[in-house]
Amino acid sequence: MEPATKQADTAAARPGPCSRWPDESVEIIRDVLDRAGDKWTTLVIAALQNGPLRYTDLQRAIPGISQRMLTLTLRQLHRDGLVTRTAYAEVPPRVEYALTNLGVTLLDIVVSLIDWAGAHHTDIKDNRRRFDAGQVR
Amino acid sequence: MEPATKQADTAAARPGPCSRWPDESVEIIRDVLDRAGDKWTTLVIAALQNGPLRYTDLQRAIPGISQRMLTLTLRQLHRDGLVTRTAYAEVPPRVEYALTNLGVTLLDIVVSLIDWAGAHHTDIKDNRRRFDAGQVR
DNA sequence: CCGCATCCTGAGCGATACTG
DNA sequence: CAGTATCGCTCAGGATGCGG
Repeated sequence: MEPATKQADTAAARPGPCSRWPDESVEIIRDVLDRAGDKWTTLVIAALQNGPLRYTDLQRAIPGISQRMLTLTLRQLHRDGLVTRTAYAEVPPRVEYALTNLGVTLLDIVVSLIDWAGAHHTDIKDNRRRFDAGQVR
Repeated sequence: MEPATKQADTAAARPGPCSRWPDESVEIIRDVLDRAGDKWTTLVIAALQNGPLRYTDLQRAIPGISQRMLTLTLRQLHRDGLVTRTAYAEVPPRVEYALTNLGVTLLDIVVSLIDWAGAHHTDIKDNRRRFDAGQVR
C-alpha cells in the first residue's frame, strides 16, 4: 500500500492512532483508555446499567471480584466522575452507587464490548483451538 | 470439565451483568473481555485500522510499547484470529500484520473507546483534580 | 530486519483480619 | 453494612541478548 520512503521528513508528526490529539493529551488518553478498558471497571459499569446498587449488591453482581478490588474500582470511578457515591446516614448504614451522565456515555461502549465478547467468544475459542493444534498459516 | 450436579455453592446462578449467556460462557466472555480491553490490544487494533503494517511500523505507531509486549500482543491477536500474520520469504524478511474480518468488528468498538477517551479526558482530568482537592460529596 | 527467550523487578491483586 | 489495613505472591512487562 504505502511506500516506506516517507519516513524521512515525518519527525514532527507521529503517524499513530492517537495523532488526532495534541501530544500532551496522549498520555492522559492512554490513562483513560487503560481505566475504561479495565476488567473490573467494565463489569462494574455494566452492573450499574439498570440503576443504583449498594456495595454488597455490586459484590454479588460481580461474582469474581474481591472486596479490595471493588472498593478500589469504585473509588477510581468516583474520582473520575463516572459514578456517584451516596451514603445514607442510617442504621444500618447504606451506600448506593450510580452512574453519572459521563458514566452512561461509557456504558454504551461497555455494553458493545460485552455484546461483542458474547457474540464472538465461540469463534475465538475455535480460532485458539485451531492455532494451538497446528501453527496455522 | 465439571460435574453438572453439584455446583450450587459458589457463583453458579447469580443475576449478574453477564446473565444473558449460559454460565459456561461467562468465563470465556470474561477472558475475551480482558483481552479486548487490554491496553496494548486496543492500541494495536487501532494502529491497524488503515491497513496492514509491518512489525517495526507498528512499533513506531505505538510509542510506548516494548518489543516484548508487541510480540506478545500480536501473537495473542493472531491466535484469537483477530489479525493475520503474513511473512514474506525475502531478503530482508518482511512480515505484515492486518486485521481479519473479526478484527474489524472489534475495531469499531475500539475506535469508539478511543474517541470516548479523547472526548472526555479533559472532563476526567478536571473531575480528578476536584476530587483530590477536597473529598467532594 | 523480524522476532523469540531469558532474567529480574515491582505493581496488582486475592485472602484475611479488623474498625466505624 | 461498608469499608480499611496488612501480608504474600503471582505475573505483567522492561531490558538485554541471540537466532532466522
